[in-house]
Amino acid sequence: MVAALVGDPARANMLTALMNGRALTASELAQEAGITPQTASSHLAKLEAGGLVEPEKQGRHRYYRLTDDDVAGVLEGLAGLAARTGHMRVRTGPKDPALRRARICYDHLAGDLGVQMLDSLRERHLVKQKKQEIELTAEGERFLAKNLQISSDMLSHPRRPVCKACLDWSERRHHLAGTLGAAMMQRFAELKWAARDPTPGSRVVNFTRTGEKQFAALFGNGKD
Amino acid sequence: MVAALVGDPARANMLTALMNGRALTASELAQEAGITPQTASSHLAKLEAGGLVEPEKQGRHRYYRLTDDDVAGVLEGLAGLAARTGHMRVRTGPKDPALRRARICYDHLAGDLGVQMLDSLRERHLVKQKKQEIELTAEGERFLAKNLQISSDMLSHPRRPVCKACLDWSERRHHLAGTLGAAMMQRFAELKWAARDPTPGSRVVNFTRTGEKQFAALFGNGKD
DNA sequence: ACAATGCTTCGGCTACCATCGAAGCATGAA
DNA sequence: TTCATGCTTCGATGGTAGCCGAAGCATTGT
Repeated sequence: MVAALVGDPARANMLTALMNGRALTASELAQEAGITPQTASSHLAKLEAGGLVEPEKQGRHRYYRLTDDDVAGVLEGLAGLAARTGHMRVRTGPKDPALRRARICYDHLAGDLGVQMLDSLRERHLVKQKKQEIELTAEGERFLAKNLQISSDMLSHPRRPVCKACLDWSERRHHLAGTLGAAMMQRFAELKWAARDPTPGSRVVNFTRTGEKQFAALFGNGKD
Repeated sequence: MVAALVGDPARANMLTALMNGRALTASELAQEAGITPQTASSHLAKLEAGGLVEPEKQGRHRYYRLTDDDVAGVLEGLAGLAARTGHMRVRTGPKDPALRRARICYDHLAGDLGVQMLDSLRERHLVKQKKQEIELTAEGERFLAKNLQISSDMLSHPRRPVCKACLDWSERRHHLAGTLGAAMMQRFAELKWAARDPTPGSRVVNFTRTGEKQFAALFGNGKD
């Protein structure tokens, strides 16, 4: 039965990661789900057998995407049912608490802090979000220039939208992606606020003490 | 997660059995799923907690139905996805005789025709139903006076609500009970539209040819 | 050729959860 | 009252499936 496939938390995470329509490699999906490649391989084989995803071989990578819009539609429907009963998913997620707090998603900040940052930007009308599209407001432009020395002309990039919302894996809410997200993460590194964990393959982002303070001053929600 | 609820075979069988919109008792659902009542009870509790089904207590039975059309829609979607990979589930059809069509429930009309009658009344806004409470509208009052010579002052009865929804035994959907249901059944008998079967103990209600025609004219749904 | 990367298969471990027996309530009937 | 029916809760068991370590292919790069 199809529902059983979607029912497993790890597989559900993979499918959720594919919901934006992009294709992801098996290892990326493994990371998204917080499981090892072996386990992911097993799951993906089942999803493929169930007709939910389709593989596309490219070099030594294997890209997976949702089979079609029908699949996406049903997944959306399931999410809708889950939402209204307040039965939103409380995923086992990443076991590592550090990974939950701050990590790299491609090239931008994800995790608790990433979500918190976008929340703050949105609350103060520094950005406007419409679905997955995020637009930088005039105030936002000034804010970035003043506090992070990021000017809007640094953000032009032919192949990527300037801003974009990325669904956070552990928080299940949006964080800031796109060119702006990448630029901000890079700035945090340059300012020595944070650095990627030196462990090979780790996606954890470690904030320095002063970095955390500065970050909280700019994007804090009072809880930290 | 909702999908995990639907994923279990036993629960999936129950939900499939409920897909026709009728309500089923806990034990019937247990038999439908091929499990013992204890196990079914556990499953039903989970389905209820997940907002997929809603219970309705009646006597010592507990009738379960799908919460609403959204749930049915998502289940339909899942079935659609399952269908194209080759896995389809088939429901056993109805198996009952003419007792199913029209019978006496206490003192009012039940069975297919009873359900059809309430459907018709509700569709034309002659009654308003809120859960088990049924209220006669002004239009409904006029309708009854004109077509069946039933006036609202005939319906006062100290010990029973004027209208009430009664869960139908064979159709598993509501039919009209209460004082109004009894009055209408009595009127049908007076008009020689229908009569209880003379066989002792039988609850079958036989409609005359003209009676069936008149009934269809008032409450028909075009299928008869 | 060799090494490195990406993914899969295999084997064993573990945890979860469906399942059922027995007993406990609740409702309705005699 | 006492009995019967319908459903639930409790406790214990077992099967299944997710998970990871280690090893095996496949592809690409040097």
